[in-house]
Amino acid sequence: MTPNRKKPNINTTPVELMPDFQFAISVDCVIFGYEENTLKVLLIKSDLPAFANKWSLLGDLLHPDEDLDAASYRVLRDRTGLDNVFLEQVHTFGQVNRHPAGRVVTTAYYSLVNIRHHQLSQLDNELHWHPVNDIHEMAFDHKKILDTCLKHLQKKVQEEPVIFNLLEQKFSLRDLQNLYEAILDVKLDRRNFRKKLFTTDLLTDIHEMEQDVPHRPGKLYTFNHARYAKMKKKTFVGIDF
Amino acid sequence: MTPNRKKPNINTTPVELMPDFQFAISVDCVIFGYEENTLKVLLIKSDLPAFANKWSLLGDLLHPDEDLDAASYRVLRDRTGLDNVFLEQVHTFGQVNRHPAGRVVTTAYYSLVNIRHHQLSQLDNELHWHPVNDIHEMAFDHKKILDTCLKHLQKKVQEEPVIFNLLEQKFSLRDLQNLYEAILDVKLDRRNFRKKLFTTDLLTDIHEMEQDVPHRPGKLYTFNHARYAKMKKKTFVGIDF
DNA sequence: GCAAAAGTGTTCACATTACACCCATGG
DNA sequence: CCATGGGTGTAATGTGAACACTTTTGC
Repeated sequence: MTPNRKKPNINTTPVELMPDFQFAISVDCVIFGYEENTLKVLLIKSDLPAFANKWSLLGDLLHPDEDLDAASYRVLRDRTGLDNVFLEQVHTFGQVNRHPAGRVVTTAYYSLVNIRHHQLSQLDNELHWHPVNDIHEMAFDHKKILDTCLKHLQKKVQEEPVIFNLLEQKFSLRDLQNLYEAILDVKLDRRNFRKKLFTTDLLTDIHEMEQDVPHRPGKLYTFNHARYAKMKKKTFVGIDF
Repeated sequence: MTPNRKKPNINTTPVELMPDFQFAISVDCVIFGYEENTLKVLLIKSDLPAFANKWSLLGDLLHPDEDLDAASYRVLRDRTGLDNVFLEQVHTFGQVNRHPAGRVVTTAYYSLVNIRHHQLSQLDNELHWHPVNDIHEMAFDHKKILDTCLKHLQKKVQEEPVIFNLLEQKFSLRDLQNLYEAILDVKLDRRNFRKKLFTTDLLTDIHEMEQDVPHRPGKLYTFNHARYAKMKKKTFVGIDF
């Protein structure tokens, strides 16, 4: 293979070399939620003939005058009515034949939402929350996208306290531990978990207790955003297991 | 904001809704090399009028029948003559006005190569290896892309032994430590560094010594690919500092 | 009073850090 | 013989993992 500086280069060639082929760019959102001690993902039934009855992620084509990140926020907002939620880009999937409608390169994002905060579930029969562990087959390459985003989430929750986006504002330590266990698919020691979480100093004891539980009620906490913002400036905050 | 399931959705709408607007997709490669105790990156002078005399990454438009990953391998191969090198996708940049030629969404990859293994430097005046720390301004949004890839590399070298891609096949522990220090921008204790590297069991003592050094010569090692492959199957291999 | 989960400390093994002296080579 | 970096070990500290009993509530 002979190197050759005359090879085409998007960064050094003039405008007229823009392609004559029709590419499409889309975003797909892996929207995670947490309910009944189970990590779930919001899916829609595909009505493309090639994928009849398969579930797919929520996505849409990028608009001509829209930033890529903005497109993913738009999809999320249009589908869940939620705004100001955690959303992060993960990976771009560009296999030639991944979409039957033509050449569509898609950028995958994942989002962490509180299931109770969106009003959608009853309004839309085509949208469903699926337990992540029950999903084995999906339309397009969406299973691969989901797996990639889940792995990313597992890494992320051990590096930064993004996990609180999935919980109610007030939560018990048991809630929090269950959620870590659901995401990481591990069992954690209760005493060590509590110790570790308290040493991060990210929980505020609001001096309230669980209500209507058939056992000794636990204390409720909130996530201390302000303290986290302060800590983040100085150094990174890891929550490793 | 009212949720609405009739919003356009690339995964559920028929073929005829493909866009009528001309998007372009490109890949940009951040090619890292290591030379003279310095982490470097391979850049080319942009000849777009908007970016006269600014340096840019190596990139090209995605071809219609080409996977996204394949495009980045092609760019790398065409530019350096190198094949079978480490290359990984990092992030996709899709700001509306990031490219003056039109709407170009670009996916950034980074690559780790051995500078001495490519024959290019003398052949092509427009390509240069730049010390990463000396780069303050670049064409397009390439400084941001470079920064993103550098951060990714810093994380990656502490999680997996990819760093050996930057070194000669035979190297001294000092070489290896210098490289970690250059990438992470830290100073490491020599004794602790050696201990840690030996406990990973990834170095093979080839019973050779440095030549022509003006001090006591150090032992040379190679990276034990076979052992790493075996370890990787069982568990992840971290090299944290 | 029984079931179910909350709350709480200590010990041990291991990993990380800090730190100083002699050795081999080239000039 | 001098300058330069190679090579080596130990003690202190911090971190992660394992582990059991008492308390509070609803029923």
